[in-house]
Amino acid sequence: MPPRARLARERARDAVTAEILDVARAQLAEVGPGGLSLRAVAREMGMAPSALFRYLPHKDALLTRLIIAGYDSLGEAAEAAEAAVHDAGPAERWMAICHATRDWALANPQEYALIYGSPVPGYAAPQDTVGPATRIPRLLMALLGDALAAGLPVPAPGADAERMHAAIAPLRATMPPEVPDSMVVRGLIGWTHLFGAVSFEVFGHRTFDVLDDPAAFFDHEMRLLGGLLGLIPA
Amino acid sequence: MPPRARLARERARDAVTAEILDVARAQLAEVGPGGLSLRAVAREMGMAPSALFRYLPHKDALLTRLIIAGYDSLGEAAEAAEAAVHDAGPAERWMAICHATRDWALANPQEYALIYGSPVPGYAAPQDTVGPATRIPRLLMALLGDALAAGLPVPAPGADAERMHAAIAPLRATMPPEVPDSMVVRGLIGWTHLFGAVSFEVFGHRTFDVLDDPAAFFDHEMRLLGGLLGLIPA
DNA sequence: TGTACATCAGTGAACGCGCGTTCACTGATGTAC
DNA sequence: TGTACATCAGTGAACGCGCGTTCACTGATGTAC
Repeated sequence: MPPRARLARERARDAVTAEILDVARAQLAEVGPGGLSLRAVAREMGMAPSALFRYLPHKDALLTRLIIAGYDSLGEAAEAAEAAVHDAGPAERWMAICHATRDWALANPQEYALIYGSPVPGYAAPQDTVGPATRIPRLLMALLGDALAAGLPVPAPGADAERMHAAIAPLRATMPPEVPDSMVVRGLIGWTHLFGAVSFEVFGHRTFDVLDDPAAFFDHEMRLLGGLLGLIPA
Repeated sequence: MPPRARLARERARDAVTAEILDVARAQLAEVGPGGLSLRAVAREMGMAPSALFRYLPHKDALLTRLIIAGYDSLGEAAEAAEAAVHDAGPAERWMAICHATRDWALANPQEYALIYGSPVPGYAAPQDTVGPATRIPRLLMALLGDALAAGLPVPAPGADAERMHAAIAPLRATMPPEVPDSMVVRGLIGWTHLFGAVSFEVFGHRTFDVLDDPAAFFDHEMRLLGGLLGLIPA
């Protein structure tokens, strides 16, 4: 089978597939996850609505692609920001990840809503989305791992140590066993607060009647949390 | 004007109005904010769709009522939980508010999504919603105020004190001037983390592949944050 | 090199659905004399 | 106490819209001999 011409077709197919994703992303930015419509995508591309079904089995597949693209876009932004200050120490790395996340979310609020907002009703995310979804957590865990190796103090286990050990078991299982529980807990807490703060701002709970300078507050807040995690010395 | 009979009509009107809200809440729980439909509400009530327009100017008015009902329902739950341990000290009060919020959100995930999830596109919340929305923040601020009066230590202002003073100005303006900035900041951070953690759990970022015991983790987490806020002694 | 056949991207009409909102109407309930 | 009138809750048909998905089709592009 001479793949010459076949390749041409494949390339054309890939180009259209990519264009569908692009147009859908642009539309997502305008109308949000709930307003996404295959017909509107087809219209924008100048195609018949039915043509899209050559490229997608159903609408949910488009949603899945958008979710993966969103996680990847955010993940890349955070990874790039972290890499740029990688040698400047844990505090700078932590703050770089936080600010990159916030900046990306403010620039792409609907895409952010798709991945960290209310779940789209009736849609169940397939397995393909979990890899991209863990890029930020992995970044945080790597950071905490480095800090640990560099002598970050490990707090003594509290009274609920056993219960917590059991509680975090699934996440533990994805990491080397020498990582202390308290570090996993810290990672989760930092991750939670980061997205809690960003969600509050993106979803309108930090408007002008609460804060005049959300950027300054966010910086202060994440610095304080960096202290709680042990990443920023008091 | 003898208000006898008029009152009867008014009562009937109020009853129907209340029923609309009830049916809408039930439907919200099933299909989520985006799936809400006036026609479905009317169907459920055995009325013609057009009849609803005697009670609502447009669909957004129903959304507004649901949002207010949601904030009030959550606010009442948190207030009741706090009142029940009001004399047991700041740590218990803080944890009571946290657990009440989480419990309510897990029991009413769609209602939670309506008020703390992605904003409904095209809907702008009117002024009526801000009062009910501030019930939890007010509860937290009262708690911090009491703790302050009881001798909660106020940290020395940091290098960014002036910038932060300006950043939180709008929220400051709603509170007595003797409240220190750092307390306002702590209140905001506690509020943020509480809803960040609850949103993560309700929106599916703390599933079985991350945590085996989200309740235990939440308890640990909020206790740790209570420490950061100064509400729980180390 | 030319011809018969296979693949496959894209079309356009159609199906069946649900939505918010309007409008002229009926009929019961309340009001004024 | 009885009668003429006003109010107003609820009806049912209609408007105009957009949606996801199917299906038989056309016509260009690629493949095999």
